[in-house]
This record gives sequence, structure tokens and C-alpha cells, in this order.
Amino acid sequence: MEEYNFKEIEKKWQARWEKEEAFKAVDFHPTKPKFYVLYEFPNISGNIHMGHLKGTIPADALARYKRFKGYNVLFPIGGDAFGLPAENAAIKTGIDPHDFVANGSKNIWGQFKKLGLSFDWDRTFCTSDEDYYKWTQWIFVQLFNHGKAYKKTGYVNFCPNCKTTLSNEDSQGGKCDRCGSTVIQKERSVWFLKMKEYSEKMLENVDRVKMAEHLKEAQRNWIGRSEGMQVTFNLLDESGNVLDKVEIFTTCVETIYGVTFLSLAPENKIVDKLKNYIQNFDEVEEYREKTALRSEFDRMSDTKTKTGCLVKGLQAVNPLTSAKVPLYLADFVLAGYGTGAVMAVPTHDQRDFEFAKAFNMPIIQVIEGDISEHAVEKYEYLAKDSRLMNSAEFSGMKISEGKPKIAEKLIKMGVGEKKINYKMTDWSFNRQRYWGEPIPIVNCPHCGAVALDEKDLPLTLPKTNDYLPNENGDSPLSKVSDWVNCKCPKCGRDAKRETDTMPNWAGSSWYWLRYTDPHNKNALADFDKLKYWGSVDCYTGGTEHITRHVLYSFFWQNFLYEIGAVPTRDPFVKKMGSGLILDDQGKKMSKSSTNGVSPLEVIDKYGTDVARMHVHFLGGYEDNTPWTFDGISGIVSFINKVWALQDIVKDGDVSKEHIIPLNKLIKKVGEDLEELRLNTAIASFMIFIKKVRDDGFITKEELRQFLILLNPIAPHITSEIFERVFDSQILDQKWPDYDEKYLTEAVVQIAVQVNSKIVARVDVETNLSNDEIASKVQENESVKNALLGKNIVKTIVVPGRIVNFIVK
RNA sequence: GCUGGUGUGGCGGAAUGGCAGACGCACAGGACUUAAAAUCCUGAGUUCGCAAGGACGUGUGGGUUCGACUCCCACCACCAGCACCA
Repeated sequence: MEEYNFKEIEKKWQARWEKEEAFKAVDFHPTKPKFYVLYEFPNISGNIHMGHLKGTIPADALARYKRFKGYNVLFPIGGDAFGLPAENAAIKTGIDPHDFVANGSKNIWGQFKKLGLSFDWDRTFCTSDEDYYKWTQWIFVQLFNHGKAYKKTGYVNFCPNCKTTLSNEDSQGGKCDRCGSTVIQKERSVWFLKMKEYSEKMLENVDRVKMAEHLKEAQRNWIGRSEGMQVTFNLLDESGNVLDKVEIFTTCVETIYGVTFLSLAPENKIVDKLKNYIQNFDEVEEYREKTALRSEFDRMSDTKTKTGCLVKGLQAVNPLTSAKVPLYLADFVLAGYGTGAVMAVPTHDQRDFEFAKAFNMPIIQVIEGDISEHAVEKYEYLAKDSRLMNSAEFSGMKISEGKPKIAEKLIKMGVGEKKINYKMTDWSFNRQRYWGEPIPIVNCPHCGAVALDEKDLPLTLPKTNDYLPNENGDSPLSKVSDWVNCKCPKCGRDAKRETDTMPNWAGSSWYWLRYTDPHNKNALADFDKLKYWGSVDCYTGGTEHITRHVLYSFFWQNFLYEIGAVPTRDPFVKKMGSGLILDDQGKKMSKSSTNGVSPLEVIDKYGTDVARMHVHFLGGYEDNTPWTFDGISGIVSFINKVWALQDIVKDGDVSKEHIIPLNKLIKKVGEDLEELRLNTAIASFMIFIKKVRDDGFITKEELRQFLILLNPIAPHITSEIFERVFDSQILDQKWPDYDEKYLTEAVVQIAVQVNSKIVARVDVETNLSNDEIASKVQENESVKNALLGKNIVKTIVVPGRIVNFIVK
């Protein structure tokens, strides 16, 4: 047998798969059940990197496996193309982003083909294709027409480097998601999508979709649900007349007897409303101006120093105690969360504790615990279920008992109601960028904001060669005046188009739906096709998108479901987060990392099957694994052994020597593929091949089954051997079944223990009963000796594994 | 700080509460070879011992159990998410 020429053979099969369109998904297949596997489509930029290899090949293995199992598999690919790389290239080199994407997608898909990925190439598209973004715009119009998109002026995240507004999701950790610059706050008029309304539904998505716990937790954290109470405090003037009221939000209503002041966000409107009663309004204004200058990130990163400003002339009344307490403005109180006002309980909230110390405020302890150094905080006293004190009739009660009673009293008095707050805010949706979907809105001086009709979509992006915002920070589109000036679709008078574009996350928030019907001209996808393909059964991709893209996806799918555009609420049944390939510094391996290894290099040197298997073998799909060439020789040697099976193949059905190893292999590999635990699947292939090589033969039937099992992991070599030996296509084969009765050997070695200490290992027939096993092992000399003169008080038998005699 | 996760040889990593370290790499010895590479065989957790064999071993300390990497409690370290969210 000649050596395995991976270069030639892998190329041959890749060409054949492409020519024969081997992996086309069939809409409405008459007999096969559907299975939808999705890999997070790549950003159209340069070349593929290790992250793509790590992310795609397990999905490919799953897709190939499910086809053998008789499923009609949809495994599509596309391009996330409205994004930074194309725009940056345009700014830097003047290349038209349309061309950049056309070339870039061709390049990256070509490289995917070299990975031997079994995509349905008939369903590809980029988010920047006109007949795709037509429907992204259509979704925006639906959001607008259903009151889920609105424009509002206020302080929003702004990246001074990218010169664009950003959403919270794009500013995680106070850094711009695209360039890493520190995000500042800027006042602008911004389009928002009412994502916050969907908080509960999105939390339900999080619960339902199968995902690793840490991913669910990250999402729950981001949505930030918190149950509490909204309580009304009356505001009085100096002489005690009720002027107004202020609502506060608290999750710790049990501490209400310990309130010694209220803290308001500097932006709180009540201050303006009661301006005339405030004696130090100059001071108040000065404080507000000072805090306005600090960016929100600044305010949040400096948590040590507490600043504030007493509002003189006003006081608040604790509804339960009637105690009059002062009012402060404090910049740690965020205007955008809850009511922008909190009750301060210095003994049970560390921030209030520090504030009270800084401003010499009185403190009242209402829950037992040591308050000499720190406040006794919620997580602490709740865990202990401590007792209340200084709380009138509730004193002495445990929190678990007192808290609901205090809440009930406030509700009865009409000054409190239960309330749920979320950290997640509405999605700030427009960007001052060229390369994005134009927002299909016309601003008419008479009709206001008017959405385009469906017949006028797509609103295409005009060509330009000026990709920078103007000096006011308006989108580059604002400079294309013959595009901007238009007629109002409603009244026909002169109007101007919205010139901002959508964020790069817009197109990715629904793309899995389009794959079900990518060429549809009349709808985002045919409803029956959406129904047929349903939710994505397994969605693989990076974990870095878990609190961005995946949450946006939940949001949009919920909305589309509610307006009847799609038949399912959950976009995905299961979401798997691909681990990272790390470089030798333990950092994410990327193109920019100094010692980044390109998958193309590896393929060139070792072949695709080896590269794929090596990455699988490095570790679990969801684990981060450092890249190393160490160990790749083991895979090379395995592949060579697979090739050499052709030398020892002989005619015949499954032999009695191999029937058990083969059945075990079928079971193990199938289970591992279901869970994408491919490292252990590979280990079991190695064990099997060792066995047949030791025996010096493999029968044709055994080889047939072996090649099918291995094909999802090493598709090229298995296709080639199959064709050579069986003169037919492996893709037409069915996944072999295993038989329970061939999973255990007739005789197994079990360990015999006396008082849990191993004294012997004994071969035992597997068909014996527990009692028979116990007496059989006692025939063994070492066991006999160990039991000599002892009294067996208990015998534990675990068939196939262990016998333990407890003696006295 | 809060939340979630992880902790196993020299390394990557296996183990439904039942023989810890599968499989692979690296390593050592051997075969083949003039030699090397490749290939094949053998060995190997640590430690004491020439050996037979013994002791100790899954981050640390306790517990439950006939039996714990696995379950429970406390602690430590690392990774990730959130972080003045009331």
C-alpha cells in the first residue's frame, strides 16, 4: 500500500462534495426528520483562525453524524458582513466595502471548504446583501409600527475613537466592543428598541435553552432581575407641610426602620420641581454640574469616595415611623435604574454606611450583627436569617418572617407596592457609521418619523467614497444629500431620511431564520419552512457573544413570534459555547497574537483530517485549550494506521473476535457525538484500532462500520478508503446500530476487597448472579487467606466491578 | 465584593459512588537498521525496597459511606461574568 497522500485525497473529496452538492438540506423531506446545526457565522474580515477551526469542526461532526442517523440536516453558513473590518478597510484604503465583503466572503468560505465542512452552499448570504438586509429593515419597521422602536434624547455611551454611539452591550466593562477605547457619555438623540420589556421572556429563553450554567448565569446577570418594593416617602417643607412625594426602590424593605436619609440621583427631576423650596439651590446645581462632567464609567469605577450634596429646605417622612429624614443628592445613585432614588440605611448597606460616615449622619441598627466596621449587608443577614431589632412590632422576628409582614403593612397603608427591576436597558440601536443597514425611517417636518413601506425596501445604502462622520458627529450618510433628501411616504412633502445605520448586531439577530428560506423575495422566510426547520437544534459559537448577540437573538425572536412572523419562541434548543484556543501565553489565540498559528499552516503540513482530530483531541468543546503541536504525531500515526487497515482487510461479516469491541465503539462514539465529547471518542477509536492490528485482521464488514463511525471526525480519509474497498459512496451509508448483548465480555476481571482493601483480582463470568460471584471469588487462594479465621458480616457485590467482604 | 465554574502524573486530559490516572504526548529500555529517521514491542503516579511487597496519593481540612476525584460542610487557589443596580 502506498503512503497516504493527504494533499491529493483531501482535495479530491472537497472538490467532489462541492460538485455533487453533497450536503444539501431538503425542505419538507417526506420521510426524514429534520436536524438543524448552526455555527455562528464568521465576521467577514481576513483569513480564518484557530477559533473558527475549534468552533466549526464539532458542528460539522454533529451534522455528518446526524445525516448517517437518517436526519435531514440543515447546516448552513453565511457572513456577518456589516462590521468594522469592511469599514476600516474602506477608511484606510478607500476600497468599497461592498467589494471588500464580496472578496472577503469568497476567501473565508473557500478556507472553510479546506476544513472539509459539510455546509449547504446553496444557502449562503452575507448580512450586507441587499435581499438580506431588506428583511433586517423590514423587522425594524415592524418594531417601529408596533411601538417597540422610539427615539429619545439623552446621555448615551459614545466611543470617541469610533465616533459613534453604542449600546450597553457594546460597552461592557466601560470599553468599546469594537476598538477597546474607554466609552464616554454623550448627549444625543438615539433610537432605542424596547428590549427591557422583554426581560421576563428573555429570562424564560435562558431557562429553556440548553446551555452551560456559567453562560446562563452570565445572561441572568446581564438582564439583572431584582425583586423588591417601591415605597412612597412624602416630602415636606421646613414647617412640615406636604409638598410632594418621592418613590424609592428597595430590595431590603426589612431595613426600613433604619432609614436615616434618602439619596437621590443628581439627575432626579423632583429637585427641579421643588426648586423654589430648596434653600441651597446654587449648591445643588453646582453639585449636579460637577457630577455631570464625570462619565458614568468614572462614577462607577471610583467606588471608594462618596460625594453628595444635602438638599436644604426639604425633608422626607418615613411612612412607617413618621420620622423626618434629610435628602441628599449622591452620584452613586443611578438615574437610569429603579426610581433614581433610594432609602439610605447605613447599618445595612455598605454604600450608605460610608456615606453616613462621610457626612456624619446618624445610624440606626435594625438587624442584629456587628456594625462596628462594616454594614451588616443583605447577603450576610439573609444567609443567617438574622433577627430584626429597633423595628417596632417587628423587632425580634426573623427576617424570613418580618420581611413579608413589613411589606404587607406598607401595601395596606397604600405607600408600597411590589416591583421588579432589571439592569438591562433598552437597546440603543443607531450608529453614526456608513457600513450598516440604513434605518428605514423618513423624518418629515409634518408627520414626524415615518417608516418606509415594505414595497420601498430595501432602502439601499448609497455609494460614497467618504466614510467618516461629519464634524457634528453625524453619520457619513448625512453627507450624501441626494440620498438624504426625499419625499415623505405619508404626505409626499419634502423630508429627510434618517442617516444613522444599524449596529452590526442587527443582521445577526435573525439570520438563522433566513437560512430556512434564503432566497425568499416575499417574506423573511416562508412560514411553513420556518415551521419545518423550527428552532436550531444545536448552535455552536463563541462565548464572547453570550451577553450580546445571543440576548439580542432572544429579543428579536420573541418579538417576531408575537407578531406572528415566526412559529417558535426559542431560536435555539441548545447553545454550546466554544472554548478558546490559547497561545503559549495563555491568551486567546488570534491573528493578532504574536505566536498565533494559522489553521491553514497546520492543514498544509498535516492535512485537514489530522488538524481536525488534533483539535478535538486537545480537550472538550467547551474547554479552553492551549495550542500545541505536541501530541499531533499521535494523531498522524493514528491516521496512518487507519490507512493501513486496507492491508489487513479480509472478507467476512463481523468476527467473533471483534464483535464486542465494535459494539462498544458504536455505542461510545454515538454518545460522544451527541454531546460533542470528541476527545474520548477518538480515544476509543485508538483502542479499537490497536485491537484489530494486534489480531492482524479486520473484516470488510467491520471496516465498513468503522469508517462510518470515524467519518464525522475524519471525513476525507474515510471517504477514500470506503470508495477503494467498497466501490461506493460512504455518504449513502447508515449509522451502524449496536446490540446490547454484545457490550459485555463473557468473562471480566473484578477486584475483590476485604474490608475495602483489594486482596485479589479474579476472572468471573458475567452471567453469574451476585451470590454466585461471591462464592466464586472465595475459591481464589489470596481471598481465602485474607478471609481465614474471619467472620463475614456483610458482602457487597457490584457485578463486573467489585466484591467487598466486610469481616470481623 | 457578589455570582457561576474549575482544581487529577512532566504535559493535554479519562473515570453512572465501585480496581484513579483511559487515550495521547514527552520520557526510558529493547527490536529492526551499518547508522539515523520511521515503525514495532515493553516499562513507567510518588516513594521505600535488589526483589517479592509495603506506604502515600485526585488543591487543603473535616464529614457521610463497606467504599469518595465523584456527595455534604469549611477553607485556599485559579478562570469567567457582573460590579456603587439600592
